[in-house]
Amino acid sequence: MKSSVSGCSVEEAMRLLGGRWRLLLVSYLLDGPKRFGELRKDVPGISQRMLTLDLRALEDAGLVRRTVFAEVPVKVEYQLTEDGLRMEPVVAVMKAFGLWLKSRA
Amino acid sequence: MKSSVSGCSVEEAMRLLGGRWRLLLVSYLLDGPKRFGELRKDVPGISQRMLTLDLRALEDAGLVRRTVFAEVPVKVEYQLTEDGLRMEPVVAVMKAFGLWLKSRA
DNA sequence: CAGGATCCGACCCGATACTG
DNA sequence: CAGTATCGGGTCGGATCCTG
Repeated sequence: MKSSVSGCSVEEAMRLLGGRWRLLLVSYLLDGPKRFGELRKDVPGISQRMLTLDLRALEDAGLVRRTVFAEVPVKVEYQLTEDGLRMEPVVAVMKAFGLWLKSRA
Repeated sequence: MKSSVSGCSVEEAMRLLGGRWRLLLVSYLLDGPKRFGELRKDVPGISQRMLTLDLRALEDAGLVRRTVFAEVPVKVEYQLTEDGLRMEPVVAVMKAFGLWLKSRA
């Protein structure tokens, strides 16, 4: 066999990124810092609830940094951390696979 | 901006591979054809129900081929199709990310 | 051996209403 | 603007029992 018990780490990764929106969110954040409302507009179909929850989860995992600007009205920016940038290959490969999926009959 | 509407394909991919077990299953199938019971033993914690459902989903997507041997008792083998092999980079990158996740404090 | 059928709890996710 | 609170439906996923 080539690798047997190796699959466990896949499960760990999917537990964090396996949701419907998280990786998609990350793909947008790769373009640079984004405001909450900006993500809401850009990500088609996401509810404001899920946006909050998923951003929070990524923040708790140390992959996204949340910056609050004490202005009126409030402005909040989300950006990938150094660690968060490590998801770039994941997004790239998933994007490629998704494109291929759609290109099939 | 570098890429704006590109994220849609990520959602497509996650809709297919986003479950808890699917990508993990694929990672085992990359080693070669596996029998049902073999996967059940190898994949720690999966129920026979989810194993069936997820294999069926991958089969319906044309990524896994199911072969029934008319023996007694029955023997069923699952293997990745040509198309299914396209998930190899996805598994690889997700495995790497998962390992890195676990290696952090 | 490889599943199908059924039941049931947990969680994902969306819609809506309200707030600092 | 950027959330929080609450409700409810749908899906995910496990346990158990049954079958070709």
